[in-house]
Amino acid sequence: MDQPLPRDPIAEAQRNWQRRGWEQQAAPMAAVTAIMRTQQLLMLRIEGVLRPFALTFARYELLTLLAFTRRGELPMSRASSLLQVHPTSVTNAVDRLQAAGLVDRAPHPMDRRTTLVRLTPDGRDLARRATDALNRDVFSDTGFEADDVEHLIRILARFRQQAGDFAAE
Amino acid sequence: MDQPLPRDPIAEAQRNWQRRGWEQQAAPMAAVTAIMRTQQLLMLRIEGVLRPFALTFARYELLTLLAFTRRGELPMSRASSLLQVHPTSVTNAVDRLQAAGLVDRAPHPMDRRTTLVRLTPDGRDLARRATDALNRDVFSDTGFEADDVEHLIRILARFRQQAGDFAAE
DNA sequence: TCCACATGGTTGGATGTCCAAGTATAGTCC
DNA sequence: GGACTATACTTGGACATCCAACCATGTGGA
Repeated sequence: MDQPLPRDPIAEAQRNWQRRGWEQQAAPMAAVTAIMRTQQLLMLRIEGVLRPFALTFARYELLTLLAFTRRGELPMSRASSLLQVHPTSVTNAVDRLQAAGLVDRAPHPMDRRTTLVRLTPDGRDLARRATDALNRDVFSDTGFEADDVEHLIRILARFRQQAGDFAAE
Repeated sequence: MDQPLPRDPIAEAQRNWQRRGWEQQAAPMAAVTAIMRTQQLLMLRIEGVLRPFALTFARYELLTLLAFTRRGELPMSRASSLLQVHPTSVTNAVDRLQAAGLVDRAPHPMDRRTTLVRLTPDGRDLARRATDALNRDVFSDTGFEADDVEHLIRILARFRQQAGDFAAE
């Protein structure tokens, strides 16, 4: 799984698609498959950097989201919306972060249905250190050129917006 | 998890990064996060289309890979390389596809370590029908403009190549 | 006031992915 | 030929994600 292949398997698939007569769909199929693979490569790199902190990317994202709020706390449901993952994924992440002493749960003062996730001092500290590591070891040199980064941001924002992720400005 | 947010949470994160003084890393961070999210959105769409066929994307990919080989068969390890997933993921997928009667396992005639995965007639038929559905319901209108598709293919191919996915041509 | 419906969170189940470790078979080198 | 190393696959374990179902709490209308 680690040796480079002699040729790009996605380009190969694209040619196969064309040969079968799916000319219109060949390029979009290749683009979609490339996104899948790129996500996987990036995730592996990120998780590698986070491993020394005993964090996964999912838990890191939650921790960092909390660190950017005013009071270091957020309703579970709000975290779910902002991270755009299923509520059960948040429950799962919070369970583990709480077991590690990085966050705790508190009742919402107004709405008894709601649970607040709250950063602990340890959690805040770890969020900072993990972010420093990611900035240093991943985001300072992703492997994308500067122009590519701008293109990706634009193209993918348009896609996400059109897919209903967020309202048109 | 389904209501659109009022603003783009990734653009928000990018601004937060800049405000904290990580100007250099802000845009790459946003690009990486956008790839993660886009992958998730695409995956949800694809799995939605495949659900009626009782296929997941992982199993679909294996089935289709086999359908594009000359004899409809491949060593497990070769499938692992071409799909660029861990060997255990292939074992897992083959177990389930085999239980569904879509593939079977056969010993390799030369190398007794090797197991061949082989498409059954049912498997070949389902691969064809699932591909038609994906071409019709996903790849004919991904939500990317034609120019974007070309950009993505180029940018992501460069990234994957540089990450060691495949050799320089 | 009371019931229907919406919202917030959790539990249980299915899947997929990776890693570590173990077994079996091949290949290499002295 | 025999030992060492490499390759192929599987098993067991840790995580994450989603979905379906369930319980508790809020809200709004008759």
